[in-house]
Amino acid sequence: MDAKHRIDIATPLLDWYDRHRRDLPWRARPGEVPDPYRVWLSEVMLQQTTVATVRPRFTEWTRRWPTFADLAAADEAQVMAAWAGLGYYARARNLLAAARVIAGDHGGALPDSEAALRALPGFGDYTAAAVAAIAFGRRAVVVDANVERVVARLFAIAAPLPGGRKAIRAAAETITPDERAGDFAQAMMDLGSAVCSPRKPRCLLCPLHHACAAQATGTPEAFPVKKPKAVRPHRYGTIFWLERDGTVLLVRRPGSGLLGGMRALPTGAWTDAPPELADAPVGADWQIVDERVRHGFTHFTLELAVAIATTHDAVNTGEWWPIARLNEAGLPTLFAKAADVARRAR
DNA sequence: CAAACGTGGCG
DNA sequence: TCGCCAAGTTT
Repeated sequence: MDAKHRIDIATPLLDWYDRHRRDLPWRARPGEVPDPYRVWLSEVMLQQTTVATVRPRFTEWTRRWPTFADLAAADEAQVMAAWAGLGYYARARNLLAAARVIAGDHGGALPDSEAALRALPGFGDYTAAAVAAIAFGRRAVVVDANVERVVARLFAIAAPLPGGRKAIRAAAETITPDERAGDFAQAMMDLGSAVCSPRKPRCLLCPLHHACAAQATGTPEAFPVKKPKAVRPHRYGTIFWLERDGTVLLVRRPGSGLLGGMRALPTGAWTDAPPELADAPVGADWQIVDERVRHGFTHFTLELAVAIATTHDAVNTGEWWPIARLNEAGLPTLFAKAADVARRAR
């Protein structure tokens, strides 16, 4: 696209942003200097996660670890436990790893270029661009799901995602301004959230209404076009609740993979058929309770039986955790649900 | 490039 | 009830 024929999207969008911007805990108010630590943390927490979920978790996290140095010095088990319930736990591992690189190799401050940021753990194309723009005012083409939707509609880009991302990025490049790059990125996200929403876009409220090719077609909600998703398989498993003197046996899951690095209740393999008591951590008088635990992951659904037993023996794998303080263990939601079922059934 | 990787809310 | 969707990254 010839630069002389580019439509000025930034001016009406930034005007709209100045009137309608959301006040968020990680966002610098007009005239304030952004805190790169808070910008970075919010960007990571917000990956595939809603603002409503992140808001209280961000506040708790920054009260506990207010700076890069605080986080870099944190205990890994406590960091993982603090992330419990947020999902995509590789984010927490990468967050801590990046904090330690920043503290060790970057003098305790984030690098301010997109390329240097991109090299840090957990920084992909989106996060590197977003932090460069929002925290450091660098011009960067920031493309998240909101920007994809807004741009796909503005230009009526019909190529289905994910293949269509190339065309969307090229179009986003043409509308990204040199000044106020961070505000522009956040304005696109606020617009995508409040106005250019996935199901029912509020085109009558949109500051870009007259420039929007999708709106002109009469069915703006048809953009972006997406490739159909594969069906999710259904799997079965058993969770083991082993009790001893007011404590329950917890284990630490392997450092990578599903729920990697998190505390958990012992569980066997998750398979196409109910495994019953296979893979029990110890021999015991196991009783399977009636209620099942159902849980949906991104790529499969899971149905768990809960087996309960009491022991007085020593067990050398895992840690005995006080049942009265189980809410402090940092269990992922799946295991918290299973623990509720087990406690009700005792 | 496709698949793995969590969870909660909404229509 | 259920599929879609959310400020993506890694392998």
